[in-house]
Amino acid sequence: MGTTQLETVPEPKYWHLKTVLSEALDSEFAVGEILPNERELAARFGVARATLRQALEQLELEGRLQRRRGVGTTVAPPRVGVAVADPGPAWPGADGTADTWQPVDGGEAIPPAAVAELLNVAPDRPVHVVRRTRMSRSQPLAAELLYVPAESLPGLSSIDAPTGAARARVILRELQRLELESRDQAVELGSARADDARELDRLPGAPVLVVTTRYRAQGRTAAVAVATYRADTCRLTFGDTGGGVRLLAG
Amino acid sequence: MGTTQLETVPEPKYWHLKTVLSEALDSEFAVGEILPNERELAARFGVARATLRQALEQLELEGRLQRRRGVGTTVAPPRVGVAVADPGPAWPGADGTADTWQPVDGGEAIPPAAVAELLNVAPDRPVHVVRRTRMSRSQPLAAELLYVPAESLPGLSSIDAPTGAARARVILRELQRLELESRDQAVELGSARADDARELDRLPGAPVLVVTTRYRAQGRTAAVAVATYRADTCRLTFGDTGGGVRLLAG
DNA sequence: AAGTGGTCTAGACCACGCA
DNA sequence: GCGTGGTCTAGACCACTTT
Repeated sequence: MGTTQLETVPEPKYWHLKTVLSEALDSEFAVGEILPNERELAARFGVARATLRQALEQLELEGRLQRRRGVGTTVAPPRVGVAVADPGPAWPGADGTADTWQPVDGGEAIPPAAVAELLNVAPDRPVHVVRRTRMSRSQPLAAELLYVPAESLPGLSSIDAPTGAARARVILRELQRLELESRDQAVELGSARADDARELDRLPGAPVLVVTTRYRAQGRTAAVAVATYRADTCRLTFGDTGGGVRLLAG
Repeated sequence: MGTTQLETVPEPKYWHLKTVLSEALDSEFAVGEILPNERELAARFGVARATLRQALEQLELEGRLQRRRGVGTTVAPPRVGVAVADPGPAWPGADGTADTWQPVDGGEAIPPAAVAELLNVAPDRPVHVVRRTRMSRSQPLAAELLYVPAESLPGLSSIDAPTGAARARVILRELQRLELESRDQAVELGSARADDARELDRLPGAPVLVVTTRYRAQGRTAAVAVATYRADTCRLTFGDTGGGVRLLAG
């Protein structure tokens, strides 16, 4: 990585810097390798540290870099493809063997206004909540909150309900007794809340992809899941819509 | 639920600022209203302009604000839901009446390496390319590049092919003569390239949701589309997987 | 204790939209 | 021409991890 001089170009310095760095990453660095620290990089390119940081920020947003306070900046591996809607509609926790979700906690809480509206319950009514984490290669990919109104789980008595992760499993088990009719999802960009950030090993405000899933059963919305995926490391895949839907179309 | 341990958490100024502003947006501002300018806001909150900007940046990322150079900062309307996989697999341009995509340009070009690999063609082979824009309420939502290898369009002679948008329409029409077998998609975070940024009425580097769609026909990948959606204004929806897939599952 | 990235400041100038 | 947001600087200190 040489000291490529920055010419006076119409494009912003940080943009040009990002291009130069990006090419250097392709040709001169291996995945996992540690870059020189920010102060040295800034000096080497003859820019202020803030400007250098603006370039690094973009590269991190694109999943090319990974920065960790107290450690350094490393070259990130390619994003992992994460199946979000494959292979068919299923209740959370129903995948059996290959389930990568781990229930963390369970309880009751008042859902966010947006979720209450989707569930069609009063905005101040507490509902069952399950917290889960999705791992891959012992690295956290996503943190999820699943909201289930009491009406959806008639078999769940509040007497025999344990607490913590055990309770989460009970709620998930009860859910699977319902016949799932359909499921729809939405993806949008967000920034990690403090609790999600801790779970995802990121700083608060880190960019995340928020996947909202609506589960429908018995003619109404039976549950809503809000999953936040690390935007830097994840590529969300929406599985092959072949076979099944072709029956519909044909 | 939850262990609300109150650690010694020195919350960054910009984070607190973001919370305060967010609440103010909810209670004191209407959609479309113009906020005071950055210098005044910074003075009002007693912080440097850079710090204030860090808070505004996050709020813009979350779709709460819209900032435009030379104009000002306005309160953004709620994100629009954009159907990306609904209702079933179809070639681009096949929606008939309600098609919101507008072909912009057509021609030939060498695809990016990642696309060439998906298409299973040599990385230096030019392919047909269609540029389209997706509009909603006369505002651009997405810019797309559709890559189609010549082998996928045996009926397209290079003699009678026009140029520009007309050519784009010819390519799309030819595509629809193939029987589409399946389609899969992936969503990831990216930053707008200069050309996409211009099309989307944003600055280069603006956060976008990149949707990569792989169209399969005749047992192979017949086309690949890379669509970049404005992350600030779009919520991507993946339609109801009910009916059709239930046939598979049941 | 040393070194890293994260936050913050107080300025300056530039690019753009609009009257 | 004026006011807006966008870029850039040269510092300082803080939070965190590792040694």
